[in-house]
Amino acid sequence: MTARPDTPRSRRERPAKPALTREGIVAAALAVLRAEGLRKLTMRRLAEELDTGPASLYVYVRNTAELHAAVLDELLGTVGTVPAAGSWRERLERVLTSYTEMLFAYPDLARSALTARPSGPHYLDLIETLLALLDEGGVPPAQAAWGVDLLLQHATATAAEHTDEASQEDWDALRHAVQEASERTHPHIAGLAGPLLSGPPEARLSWGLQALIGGIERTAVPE
Amino acid sequence: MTARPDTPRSRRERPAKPALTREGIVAAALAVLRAEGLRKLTMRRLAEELDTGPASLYVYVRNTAELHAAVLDELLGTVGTVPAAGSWRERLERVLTSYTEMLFAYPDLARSALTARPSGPHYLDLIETLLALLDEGGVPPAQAAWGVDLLLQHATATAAEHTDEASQEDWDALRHAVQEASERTHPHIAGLAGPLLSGPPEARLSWGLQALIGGIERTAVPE
DNA sequence: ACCTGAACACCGTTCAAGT
DNA sequence: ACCTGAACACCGTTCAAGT
Repeated sequence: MTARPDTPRSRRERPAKPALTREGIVAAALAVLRAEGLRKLTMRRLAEELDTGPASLYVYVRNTAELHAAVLDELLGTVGTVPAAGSWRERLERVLTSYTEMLFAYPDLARSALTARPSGPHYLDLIETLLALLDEGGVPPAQAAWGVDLLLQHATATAAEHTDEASQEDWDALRHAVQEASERTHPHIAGLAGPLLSGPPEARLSWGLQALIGGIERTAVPE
Repeated sequence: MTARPDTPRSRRERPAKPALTREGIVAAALAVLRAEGLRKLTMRRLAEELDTGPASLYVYVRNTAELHAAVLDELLGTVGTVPAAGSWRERLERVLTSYTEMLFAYPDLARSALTARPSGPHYLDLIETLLALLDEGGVPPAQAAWGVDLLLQHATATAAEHTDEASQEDWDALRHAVQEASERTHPHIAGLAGPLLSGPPEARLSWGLQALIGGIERTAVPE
């Protein structure tokens, strides 16, 4: 019962080094993501968190992209269920808004989802939910199938644009360019500077989803 | 007239070291992009190309993101003009297709455009063109203003998904997941596996643009 | 003002060697 | 089979010092 100063548990200051498993790695990755953002979620940083070297992670994760995909699917578990009240349109918009809001917190993750197509179980659940709602609304199956892509792409891209910090400057630059647009060379921009730049992100997202849904309903797939 | 072995021009093997200007830097960046892709278009690689150290570039370019934006705007100069034949819808679709096709060659650049909003002169020209076409089609100005964003976002995101190499695997994984989807837990996915995965990118882009245009025409902006 | 060498503080990934 | 130290081959950006 005597506490020895050199017992293995206290050799390092870390509380309890968890066994290295894929689950444990993803859980640690989620923690790093929440605490420090995707930028810091590197193989090296994660290895440090798990008290090991970066090479050890490659037993469980193919590469950084796969790590990010796994984390995204984990987060996707949050947005699965949505209240069943309202019309199919309202519920459809609500699911997609909830998905986008989740990504708003991690714009860099949204960005990576735009390139590295997710294919995890929670992502499949989301697709299933969207297809069911479009089916309920009587949207022809072929249009629904292609439409789901369009809806998810819009939601993801909207979140990706929601860059936390630096590229506030980009937006300022665009705003400035639009406001300075010459009446002579860019008459339409000059005339629409207000609407072009106005509207809170939520209103734009909502309008975009409505336009998208309307278009998907009405546009036949070729052949 | 005697050729000296140590004349300044031949001290290094490079042909003619161009003066360091923003124009020259962007031109060299374009060359590196075309030859080696955006991945290799780093400050260090570019400095090497210009026969100097990376620190020198920071006099003309704020950071890597700004460099990429400048290169994109340069490429955008290519897609400006489009034949005036056909209906406004056809011309609108053609301009956006031409924009997307240009980005297809540089998916990583498309990806960066999704985050770091471009605001260069050629980008403004493109917006002006799109607004003019929507105006010609009688689309209410407020809808046109927000719609342009939607159209460019779709075109850019479609190009961004067109990842050259690695994430072919992601797509295979998604295809596999969709085909394995259980009839019991994911009936809609199982029933629509064909349409979900079918269609060449061009057909999907074209259908997406048509759905978008239809939706933009018909969906009123709030308030 | 413009340019630069050198440094700081990082990366992803591989591989031979260990257990 | 799993794990790892060490290395390879890179990054962006800053800064003091030079011209």
